[in-house]
Amino acid sequence: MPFQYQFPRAALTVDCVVFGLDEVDLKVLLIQRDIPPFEGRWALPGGFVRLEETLEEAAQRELAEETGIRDVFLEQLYTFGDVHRDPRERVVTVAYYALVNLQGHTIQATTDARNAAWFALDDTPPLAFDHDRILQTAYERLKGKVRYQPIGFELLPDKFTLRHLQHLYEKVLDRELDKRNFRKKILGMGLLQELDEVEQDVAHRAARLYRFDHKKYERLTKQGFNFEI
Amino acid sequence: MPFQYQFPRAALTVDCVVFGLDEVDLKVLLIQRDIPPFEGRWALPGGFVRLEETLEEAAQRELAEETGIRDVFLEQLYTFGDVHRDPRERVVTVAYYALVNLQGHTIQATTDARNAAWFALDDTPPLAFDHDRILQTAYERLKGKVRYQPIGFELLPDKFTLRHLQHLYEKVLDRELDKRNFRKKILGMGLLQELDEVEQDVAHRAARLYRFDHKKYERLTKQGFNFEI
DNA sequence: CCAAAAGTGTTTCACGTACACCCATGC
DNA sequence: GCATGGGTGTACGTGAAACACTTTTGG
Repeated sequence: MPFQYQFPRAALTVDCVVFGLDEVDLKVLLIQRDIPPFEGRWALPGGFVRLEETLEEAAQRELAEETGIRDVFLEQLYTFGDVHRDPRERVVTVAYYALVNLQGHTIQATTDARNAAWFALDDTPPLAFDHDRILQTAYERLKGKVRYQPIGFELLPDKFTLRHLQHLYEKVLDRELDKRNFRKKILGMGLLQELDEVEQDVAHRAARLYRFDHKKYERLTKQGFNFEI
Repeated sequence: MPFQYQFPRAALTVDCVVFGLDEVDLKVLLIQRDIPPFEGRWALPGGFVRLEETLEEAAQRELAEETGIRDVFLEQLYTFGDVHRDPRERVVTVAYYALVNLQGHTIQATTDARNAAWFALDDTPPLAFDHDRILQTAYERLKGKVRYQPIGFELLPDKFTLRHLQHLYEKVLDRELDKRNFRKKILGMGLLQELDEVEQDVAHRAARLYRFDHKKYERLTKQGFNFEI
């Protein structure tokens, strides 16, 4: 036990709520724990923070180690510090949420995890620790934030159709949107580059592909523009 | 050094950004440090988290110990974990922001603090650690949140005039508001109880006093109502 | 030719915004 | 009676919301 301190210290961890979107649902990435406590239970990917890395670096590292996912949109969510949230000892966890394009990432279970899999948000198993609460908090944050910041694009591939985009907002906000009004509004912002391409391999008329114009968004934001759906 | 662990651990602290409003300005409460590092520098009140208390309890306790302020609106802001934010060793801090009614609280410096004082937001001295950044983050959060949640009332006494309320929003949002439109909007929400009282000791026509109706707000919120200024 | 989804405009209504004057009170 | 702030209504324009049909394409 080589590390000694004058006062007792809580352990510090990070946990990640990774959201992904497919044709059907908004999904969350969970791992099945391979070690106690809660051995065999599903949980959020995460682990201990090292002294030489920032919190965000720890989150990215744990995500890569436990699920194979790297270089994703990641934002701090909230820090959970209830005294008995971990049965072993006092553990404070800084939770992050991530948004990934489900097509673009193949997941693979590795360190400390028996298994890793995507679950529909309304069909998750009971989670270890207070991870159900963290997941709930993350979904509320996503739902609130997606309307005022263009973070939803992180859930889509680089090129997408307006139907995909609308589908995204309908799944995240959990309500249906009017097609014409949606298109009018999103195109009216002028943040989508209309590409000279259409989707492939569909059994009906192919829709045009668009790309989110990050640079234009930066420029407009500096001039006081506010994104809103 | 009685506390030993298998792996090195960061120290964990809480820091509080306490906002208060007077007739002139939006202010923040700072303490002057009495001990190194940054001895003599102004800083946010805060301190180490104990193992038997939650993060919010730690924040309330440190606030009471260092400034005499207790029982205030307190909400978690963000967790700052840069590797070298504290020159001594790795310290991760969970920042909170608090809103208090300036008239209702007399401050008093105590433990670890040479002095405690209110500073206008645009006239703060250079702060210790990364506290300037924390303060900046807190102000941005307040500015964003005050429009969508009725947290501004925490900055006012229980009974207030519409002028006070408008003044609050003008200071927090840092822009002038139209008197008639403001009154129309805020009264239109039906969340203010009109009292049979007027302000006292003013050298002109006394304004009517109002009180925020928390219960009605709870009820309306459950029915999907969204506060917005 | 049939199925499936793409793409497209107009009307209505609510709300945000701009704007100026009289009134009550204390000194 | 004068200074100070309290209190009030309207007109205009923008933007949200509701709503249905034609076109394109693949099978």
